Amino acid sequence: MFCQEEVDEMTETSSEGLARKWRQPKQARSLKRVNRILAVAEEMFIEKGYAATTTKAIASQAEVPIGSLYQFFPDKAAILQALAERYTDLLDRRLKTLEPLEKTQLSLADYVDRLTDLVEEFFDKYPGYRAIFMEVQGTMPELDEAGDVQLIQTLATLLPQSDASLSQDDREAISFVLVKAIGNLQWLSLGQTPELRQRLSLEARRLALHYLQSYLV
Amino acid sequence: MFCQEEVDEMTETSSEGLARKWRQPKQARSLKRVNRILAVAEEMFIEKGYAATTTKAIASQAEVPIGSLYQFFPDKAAILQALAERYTDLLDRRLKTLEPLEKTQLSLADYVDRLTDLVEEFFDKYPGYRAIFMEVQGTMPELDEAGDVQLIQTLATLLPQSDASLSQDDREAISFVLVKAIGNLQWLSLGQTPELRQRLSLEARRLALHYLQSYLV
DNA sequence: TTAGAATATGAATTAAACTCATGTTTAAAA
DNA sequence: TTTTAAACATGAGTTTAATTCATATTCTAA
Repeated sequence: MFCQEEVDEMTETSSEGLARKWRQPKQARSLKRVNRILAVAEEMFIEKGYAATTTKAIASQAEVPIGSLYQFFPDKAAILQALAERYTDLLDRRLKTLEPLEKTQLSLADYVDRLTDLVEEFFDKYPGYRAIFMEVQGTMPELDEAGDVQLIQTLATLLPQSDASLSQDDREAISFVLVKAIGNLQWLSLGQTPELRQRLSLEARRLALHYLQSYLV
Repeated sequence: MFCQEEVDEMTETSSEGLARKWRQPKQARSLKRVNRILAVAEEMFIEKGYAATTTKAIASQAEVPIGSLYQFFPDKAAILQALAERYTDLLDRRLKTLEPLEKTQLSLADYVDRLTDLVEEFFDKYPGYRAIFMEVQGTMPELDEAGDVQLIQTLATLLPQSDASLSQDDREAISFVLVKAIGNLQWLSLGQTPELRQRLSLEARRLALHYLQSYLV
């Protein structure tokens, strides 16, 4: 279910809609295989890293011949992309469950806490996120970009819309900063010792809060 | 001159000091070759990216047989590392030319401007920085880490030392945030349109300023 | 029923990093 | 000046992993 759309999108952007070699699974059997490939790949990426994981190894672990793997994924990177998009969609969906700042009675500090809590919980819940996005950043900045754009847009909708003190440009710039700078900080804290992680979590909140305060008076 | 130390350091950490296959250039001729390899590699990394650049292509462009290239670099990544360390050292040296905040009469806002100006000038002056570090992040987080640690240490020395309101831990945490979050933001602005770049530059300053203000009263 | 699309399969191809056996040059000790 | 060990040179050959492709089988809609 995830893969179809992903592979689809990638096709759209990279070729002009010609018939592709790598299909989107239509039949139940192949769909199952695709899901097994993704599950196995994620496990192995977390375990040994992207570069050290062989497509052949993924295939054999998933009990799928290598040729079939390439039936559904144009290349190794596409497997990573599929996983990455899955995570981004998941996080985006969570963000969308938050009430906009405007409609809430919370103080800015409390709202920032909610936001950062949500992201931290997400990171905790999906340890694969880190292993996968670490690779995405360096190897495929385009995808990283695409994913973040989605999150930035969503975040912008949570900021005050009617407030005359914030233009649309402002909202987008703020969201960009929040996702890229503060999000990155939270992300980095994942690899640290528990104490440092705790500290960085606090710093991320402080950073976000004082930055937002500078805009929201 | 750069390479010797770099290759050296890498050896220290990865093996127990055994004789290495890949030497540090001792003779004038080989040193020249190493420098030519680095120059050519940088050019090609910027041009086509790290992954798309072949060691064979680097070698032939530098008019050095492939075997000689591997005489001085244990692997392809080491070439990237050498370049990355060169840049990090360069930026670190610039940072060290700044007066500590304490010893200056500048307002915090002005000091933040100086700091961010310095970094932006550096980015402008060395366009290769971006192309190279983009790869380093994903492919070799260790090195990225090592480089940032150096910058973080240096930055920590610029923060008020005698001020009782800042502990050593605080200084390190603040520097970490400054380098990772704000530095990252500046870094990201490089790939944007001039207008957006301008805007992000402002946001980076705002972010840094208000964050620092929260600590320095 | 049946043609055409979708899927299956794994040996073979390709390509790039890296090795290594062998020969030459350098520098400094004897 | 000779000797010698370390440093350097060289490029064909090895390895390893991604990706292809010819061929065979299974669906599915008309």
